[in-house]
Amino acid sequence: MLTKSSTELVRQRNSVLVLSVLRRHGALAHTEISDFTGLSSATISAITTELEKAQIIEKSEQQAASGRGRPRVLLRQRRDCGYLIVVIISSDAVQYSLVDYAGKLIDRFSEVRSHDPSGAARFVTSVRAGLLRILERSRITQEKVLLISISSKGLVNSTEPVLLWSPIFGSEQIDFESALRPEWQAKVILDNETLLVAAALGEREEIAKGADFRSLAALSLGHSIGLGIVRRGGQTGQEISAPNFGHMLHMANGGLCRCGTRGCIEAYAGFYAILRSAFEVPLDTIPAKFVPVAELDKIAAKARQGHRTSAFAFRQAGLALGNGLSRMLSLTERMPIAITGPGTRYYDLLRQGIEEGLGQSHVVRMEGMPEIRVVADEQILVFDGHLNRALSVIDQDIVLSGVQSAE
Amino acid sequence: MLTKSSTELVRQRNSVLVLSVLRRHGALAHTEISDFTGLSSATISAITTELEKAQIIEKSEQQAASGRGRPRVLLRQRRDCGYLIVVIISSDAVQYSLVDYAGKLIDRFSEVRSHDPSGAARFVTSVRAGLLRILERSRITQEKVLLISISSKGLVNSTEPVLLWSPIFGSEQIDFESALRPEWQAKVILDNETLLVAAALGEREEIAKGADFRSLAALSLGHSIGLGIVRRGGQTGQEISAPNFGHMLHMANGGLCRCGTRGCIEAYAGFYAILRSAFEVPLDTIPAKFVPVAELDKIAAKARQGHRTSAFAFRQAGLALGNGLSRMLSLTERMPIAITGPGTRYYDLLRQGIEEGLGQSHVVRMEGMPEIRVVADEQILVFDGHLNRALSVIDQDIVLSGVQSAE
DNA sequence: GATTTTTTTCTCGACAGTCGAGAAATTTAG
DNA sequence: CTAAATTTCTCGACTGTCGAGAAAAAAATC
Repeated sequence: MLTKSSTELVRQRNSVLVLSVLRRHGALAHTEISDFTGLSSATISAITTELEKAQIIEKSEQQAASGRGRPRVLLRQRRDCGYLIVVIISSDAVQYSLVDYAGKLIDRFSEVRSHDPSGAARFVTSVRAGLLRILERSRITQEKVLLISISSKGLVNSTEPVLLWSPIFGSEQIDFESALRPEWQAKVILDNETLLVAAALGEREEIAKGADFRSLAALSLGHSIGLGIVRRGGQTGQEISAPNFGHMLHMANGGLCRCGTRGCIEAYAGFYAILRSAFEVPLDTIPAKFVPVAELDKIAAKARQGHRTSAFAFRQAGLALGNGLSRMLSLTERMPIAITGPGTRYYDLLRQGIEEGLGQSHVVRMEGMPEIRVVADEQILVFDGHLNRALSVIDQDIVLSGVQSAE
Repeated sequence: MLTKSSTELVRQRNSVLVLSVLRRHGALAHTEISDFTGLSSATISAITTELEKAQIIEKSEQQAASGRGRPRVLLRQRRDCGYLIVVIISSDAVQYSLVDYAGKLIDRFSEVRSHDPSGAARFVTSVRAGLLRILERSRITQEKVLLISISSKGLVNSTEPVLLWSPIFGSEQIDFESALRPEWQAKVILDNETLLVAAALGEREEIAKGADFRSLAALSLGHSIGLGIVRRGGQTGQEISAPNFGHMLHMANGGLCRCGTRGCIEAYAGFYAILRSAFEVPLDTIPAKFVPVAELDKIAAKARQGHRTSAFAFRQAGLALGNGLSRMLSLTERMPIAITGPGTRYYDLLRQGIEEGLGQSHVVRMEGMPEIRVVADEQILVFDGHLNRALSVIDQDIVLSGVQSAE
């Protein structure tokens, strides 16, 4: 359904555009904003004075004039305009980061997650405590926290911050909205971890390639398997999705997965699956909860020395991934694939299987092998993705709510 | 990347909105348009007088006043504002339809496609002849044809009207744009057939459910297997895609498909595949080009009487479809599935396999079985989908180009 | 038959937004 | 000290939407 447009909407969109340009390029002068956005100088004046009145941006003090002519007045976001808390949930720890409106990290700490299966209720209280702790440490009032951005592996509701399924809590759902609502009035968003990796890579790609960028998939290899897809959307920037790739069906009635289903991709390509198949344990045994990476390193070392069953385990994992990726490509379009996560250290062993698995499908035979690249530093990408998404959400919200009310 | 907004853009969008409402509801009065669009009466006046000046809409003659008060002046599209030619390519025929701007069918005929493998070049010339023929029969000048909307089974380039792969011509590509360009200045669009089915069903669904509608998949069963997905998009109405579902990998190193790859879904669920498996022909034999439906009816009859291998063939087909659908659902979101096409007459035989195939995956176990419905009249849906898409493209183009130039 | 009521359409002034041009500000070059 | 260069700011023109009320026209009422 189409919706009506109005002039206020125009102003809103252009205000968001100005903020996003400021975010991407740092402090900018009047004329530079005009160049980047394509808006006229007069419009920039109107928008920036409005944003300045609303205490969202500020003029920086006169800096040493570099060229001749009237010196530039740089505009930048006011750091204290609002704050963001990033919560990254991983299998063994929860990391809390406090970030200001300009995207600068103020404080950060990690809390080791106890491995007892005490379940979701107890986890939620620990998150609430963690949030209060980071707030207290930095003496910021709670109202100044505009957004809490959470990420986890697993399956996430696309509209509400509800964790539907995760490798940690299984199908014990966690609704962060209702868990934090009495205490916090900040908006809460929840994203799949690999989706954020994809978002960060998409951002980098768009900066590098500009309009040539079309789409990209990020594949995260580890204890579990994640996939994120970024596509350049029509008007509203990029479109991101995190399919349930790890638990897509690889082979009917196949190996038993942690999720209880048989034949998931993860049941062949997850760390525990590689371990299981290397030790020739029957595929229907209940998989180990946690696999030390050292254990897998040993198998990899054996595989590299020519040990058959070890090499075979990695090959099987690669095949599952390749088949799965080929299915994903059948349903979307040709796009480059970036592989991240701790599993990239075994890429030499996985590669042949992945390529063979890809090659078994019609799309790949027709369109050729997609570009595959290995990208390290998954942790940094996850954090970048958080900032990316969260700060643009904040920009949007500020313009929608803050500007006219500050009038 | 965000793009700048301007006031003209607002007018354009609202003009398109008015046209789309007129399209959806037929001739409307001033006030009704205002109600449907949410725009004020004054704005409607401005837009409609502009469109009237540009000869896109017209005031209908005074009709018998129904209520009291000043009688309504109905506004409707001018039929002669422009025309649309719909070309539906199926395996045995090509159907040409001439439609006016209001969506009314003016002329239609079919040409039987010769089965000789003379290839794409000859086919293109026959399409050019067909287009000229329908134009001639109805005494419309060529400039008045604003759009040629073509559909075929197979894989289509998403941005240009290029048929990349089709069950008829294989990977012999056909670029309709360049084939028709010297002769026709009309815009040419090409869509996958099942995508249009999905579009038509999505439209119906949106009318029925309104804002509750989220997404829907259409699965077409026949000689080949097609899938179309509709999702409600942010601003610009619906988002439609036609993945290469029929040739998604079902099983590595599986049965040989018409496309030359092994293990495609179609190699298990296409008509020829069902035939092959019912007669216990080895799965690596080159499949028959055309299978008379009567032949399949016979197998179905045997299966319904309890014949084992015949029933098994349908069950295998169902499993392939169910596995494939489960993979699709893993990569998208839970959505209802509408099954169309000639294969629906065997749904009773396919059903169990489809449901079992779906049930083997994590998503379905978690979220439950998706709603599956059988929808007849695929041909009508294809045509409706054509109108749907083509006329909204025309509306867009007219507003973008026609209005200010007619000033 | 004249007047009132009701409904629809049209018009006008107010307001919001963008743009181009040119004025104002301010520094460097000569 | 003056001219050139460069950036910012302001003003008037233009386009767009909206609300209110005038104008139009038929039905209802007296």
